[in-house]
Amino acid sequence: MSENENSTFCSVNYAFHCIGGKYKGRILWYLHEHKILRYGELKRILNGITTKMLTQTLRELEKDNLVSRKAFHEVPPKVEYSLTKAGEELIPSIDALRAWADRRNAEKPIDNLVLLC
Amino acid sequence: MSENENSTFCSVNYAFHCIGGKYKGRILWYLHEHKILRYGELKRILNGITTKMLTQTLRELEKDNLVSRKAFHEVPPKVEYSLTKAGEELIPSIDALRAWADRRNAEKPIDNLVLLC
DNA sequence: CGGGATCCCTGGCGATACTG
DNA sequence: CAGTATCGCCAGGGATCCCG
Repeated sequence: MSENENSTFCSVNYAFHCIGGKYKGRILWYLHEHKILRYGELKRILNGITTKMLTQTLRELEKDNLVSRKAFHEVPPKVEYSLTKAGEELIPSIDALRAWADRRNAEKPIDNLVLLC
Repeated sequence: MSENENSTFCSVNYAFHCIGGKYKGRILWYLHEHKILRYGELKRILNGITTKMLTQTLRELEKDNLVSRKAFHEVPPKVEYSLTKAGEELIPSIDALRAWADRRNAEKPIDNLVLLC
């Protein structure tokens, strides 16, 4: 085993810091699918998320430069969210996870209500 | 909520259920790197994890059939952990995340002490 | 419409002690 | 060596109300 183990460990930690949490993965994935989503559209798709969590999560994703926010200063307000380049680069990994989960569920269906959305 | 009728299996949610949490990603990664690790070896590598968390996390990974446990009934006890086939199939995704984080850290070093190990 | 501000509570996680 | 068993914290997340 190479001796850059320590940085390897940190990488895994860092990656999970970026996409961990209850909604980050799905938000990134939906933004990839739809290219652009408004705040309210995200809220509807995430089905049950509170405004506090949605706003807070989006702010974290912005801070990590995975999501960009574009506000239109008009009435009523309009804000569009989309993936940054760095955010897009995460998609293949998330898609691989999604595909893995799909294969698993096809082989042996998973009946965990917590996982529904 | 009665909205559960509209709920569907969410692959992204399921994937994060499997590899989320504070140590799951790293445990899977280390087991991939070392092929086989004893309980104490894992504990040392994870550097700071409590026995409670390690045991609990390993049990969850076992339950999800990502990790297999082989106990040797001898004195002193000896228990070996390794990835199952399903666990190995997760590695490419985790490795992609790890690589993404590495590239990111190379471009713009991340200075978050929480993420170090 | 897109949030902020508050209050509240669960459960994820840590620390410590003990055991076959 | 490889765990169990308790106790307890506190941050992640939920519910509700309010605002420009």
